[in-house]
Amino acid sequence: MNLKRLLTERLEAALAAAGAADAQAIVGPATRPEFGDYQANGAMAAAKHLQQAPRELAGALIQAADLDGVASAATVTGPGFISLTIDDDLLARALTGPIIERLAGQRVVIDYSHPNLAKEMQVHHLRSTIIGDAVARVLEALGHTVLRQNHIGDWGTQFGRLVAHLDDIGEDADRLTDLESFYTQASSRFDAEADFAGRARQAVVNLQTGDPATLARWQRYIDISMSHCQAVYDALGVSLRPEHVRGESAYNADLDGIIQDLDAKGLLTESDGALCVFPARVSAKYTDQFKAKDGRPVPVIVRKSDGGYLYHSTDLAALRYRADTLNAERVLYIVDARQAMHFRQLFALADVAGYGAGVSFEHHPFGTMLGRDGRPFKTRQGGGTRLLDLVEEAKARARALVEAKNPDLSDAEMDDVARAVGIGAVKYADLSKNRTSDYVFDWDAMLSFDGNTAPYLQYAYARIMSLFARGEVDPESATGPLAVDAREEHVLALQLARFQETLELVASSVMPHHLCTYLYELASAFMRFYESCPVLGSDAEASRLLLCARTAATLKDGLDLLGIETIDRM
RNA sequence: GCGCCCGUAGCUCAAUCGGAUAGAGCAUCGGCCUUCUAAGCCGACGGUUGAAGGUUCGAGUCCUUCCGGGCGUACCA
Repeated sequence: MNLKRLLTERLEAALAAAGAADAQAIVGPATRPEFGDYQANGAMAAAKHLQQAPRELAGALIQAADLDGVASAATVTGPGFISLTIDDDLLARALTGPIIERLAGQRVVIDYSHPNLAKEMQVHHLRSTIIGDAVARVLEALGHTVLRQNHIGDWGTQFGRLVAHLDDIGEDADRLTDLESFYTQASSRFDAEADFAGRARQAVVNLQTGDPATLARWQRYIDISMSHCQAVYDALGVSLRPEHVRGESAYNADLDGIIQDLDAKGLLTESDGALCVFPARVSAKYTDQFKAKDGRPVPVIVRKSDGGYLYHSTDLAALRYRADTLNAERVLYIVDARQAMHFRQLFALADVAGYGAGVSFEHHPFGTMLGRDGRPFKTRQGGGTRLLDLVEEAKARARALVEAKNPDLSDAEMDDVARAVGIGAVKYADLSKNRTSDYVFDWDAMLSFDGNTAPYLQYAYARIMSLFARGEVDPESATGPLAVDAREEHVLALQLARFQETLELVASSVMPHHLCTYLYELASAFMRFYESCPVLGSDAEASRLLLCARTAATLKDGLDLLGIETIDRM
């Protein structure tokens, strides 16, 4: 049940009846406890349009709105706020209905992770992978059809030297267990050996022209590199599977056709031998955009002077595929903020070419990773920033903590807890921040288990499961009825009822940190309730067991949507 | 040069379409385990939201200028 939407609908109906049909109710959680559960701020703006006194309009709206069974109290406060208290009967219904309500879904493509297969996955691949995966899960839970697209970097000049190197040392897969050093070797040979460099360049040509032997070797390399990625996904609990892979190479065959189509539409300009599109020249919409220093329009190069293609061409082909073949209504690109310009150009290109009309293409950026010195993060020679290393260190640190906190657990249980807590902490550290600006990569901060972290949420869950175990009660059987008495019970019940609106906010904003904040506040509300309200054996046991069961289920569902495990004991 | 993003407590971060007295965690200090997990709870301390103007009933949020930082800026992705 979406309480915010319910209140919005009721109040906006009243606004329309009052003559402000377009006015918004602007409903949100109350900023202070004395202002009730929700507040509506829309009366003040509407009053200005209607030339009425804000407080009088707010009062009239309360009278006119159908709030029976929804709000048990509605009052005008301050300059014209409407303070609303949710009816306990409605709360009771919200807490016994489905935890997540499925909506009429859209077809949504999510482009995330997109590792470069020339190397192993590094920590800077974490954000796209983790954020994209959480968004995909939330959208799916809300009833959308989610089409994951892992646009891997499996094509380009660097693969010439990798194939040539693989050619020289043989196809023994063992030599590829350390992709980092393999790539380093291939690169240094390219710089040092003229003969090798020549064969690497020839390999690129062979790849582009479809030479079977070269393609087979390339495929061999891609398969091994991709299996490394899959191992990281599996270790991290990321839902990406091989069937979601559709990399740059998949669009190779479309590129000539794209160029012909752009040419047929009269969009191409040749400049210094390269084929370009100038959005500013072909559409008045873009005249003020894409300007260089002297006011000249900046081109989007779709084919290099040597006939080769660039990521604009490949991404354009991918965009068209997603719109036309996958029938996407919405395409989300979870990509580093440094590519903001690229996406503005790409979307402009698609617009003037007439690709994906009516489809919502959205670039959702995140910040660049910095080192602890605040300087842009650079990959150190010899690794140390591999994602797999991060996962292992996270589990080791969590394991040490578990052994100290709860030595009674079995060895297998400790492993489970270490995995859930360690990986959960790493993912939560990334998901809980909404930084479009840069962020600092810090092992200690990322692996901290104190405060607003995944272990806090997991601990709240484990405490509830422990309660049910101790009371020998099946959480499924805890169906109430809800009887709200203590302040802590009301706060907890209200927070539980806000899960749906939070998920919808994440889906529309593509910002999973809202879900993190929600779950932290939920766990926090539960901890306070749990400290002050005895459950087992109390007069209010049935109601409190319902609150506990519902909290556990919501925490579990919410963490699951973030890709974080729960454990019954920790 | 131009463009985009950012600047909030000592540190890391919140603040939904512009709403009421800007909130958390960490750190520091002080309390709470003979009853449901102390990985917890309660309290204290901590702010001229980079600066100055402007718009508004109301600005961390919008506009202008400046300061500081990051990134991008035609054949890498």
